[in-house]
Amino acid sequence: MEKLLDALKALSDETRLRILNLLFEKELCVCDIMETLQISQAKASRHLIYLKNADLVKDRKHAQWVYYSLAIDERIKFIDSLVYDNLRNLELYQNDLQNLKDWLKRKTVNCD
Amino acid sequence: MEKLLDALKALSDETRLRILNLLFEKELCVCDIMETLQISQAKASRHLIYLKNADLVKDRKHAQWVYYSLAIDERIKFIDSLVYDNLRNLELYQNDLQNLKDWLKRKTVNCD
DNA sequence: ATCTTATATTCGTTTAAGCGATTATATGAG
DNA sequence: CTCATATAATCGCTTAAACGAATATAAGAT
Repeated sequence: MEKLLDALKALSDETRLRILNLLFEKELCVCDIMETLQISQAKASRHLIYLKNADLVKDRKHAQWVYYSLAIDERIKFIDSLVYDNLRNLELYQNDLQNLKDWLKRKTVNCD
Repeated sequence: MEKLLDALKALSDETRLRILNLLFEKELCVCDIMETLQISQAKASRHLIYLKNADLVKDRKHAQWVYYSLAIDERIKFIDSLVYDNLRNLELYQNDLQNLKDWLKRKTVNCD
């Protein structure tokens, strides 16, 4: 499975780790990710597509939105450990989760 | 810990994965690795230094040889899982382990 | 049809990193 | 000291990939 190396390459960038960390919480659309991480739309989109090409996430289109969610199969074990045992000990990724919560709350108030 | 990202970058190259796989067996010198993986001396050395800078391996000098061994601390959980649950299911890495065995046998006969 | 919003793509630039080939350094042997 | 061996470092080249900025596409809304 050549895909293992692709997965590892996808994991070797901080922005993509931050995105994965968020997607371990729930399915999100591109704009949730740009808002939460405070990155440009192009950057969010590009990294999501990179993760998709590595088979780590899948997408689902609904109206004008594209929702991304995890698509981790037998590689789940080590990536799970990476996320829960390593990433989530780090302040950056903890803050990102808090920012996600805040954003989703604001978003609901504003839009629904 | 910024080192987590360095570790992940170190894991995103096939040659370095093959080297790590070998080092999970035992401490090895540079020439063991070049012989086992059939790669150039410069290539083996460069990648070992990359792994060392990422704190995944440590070295120990003895006479004209440099021995490399694992130096994986709290990151061990996910890297362990990566190696044992993923890498070692792949033919390439299984073959490398067999080649290591064969090389170490030949080496003993020739040199000691 | 027009306008807005969400997402993807392209362009041009910059940087990291891989490679083979070669050279430098250091240790030990004779 | 000289030579051989083990390892590291350097050079020049090539490729992957990250970035911001700008543009394209596609779906709704009016």
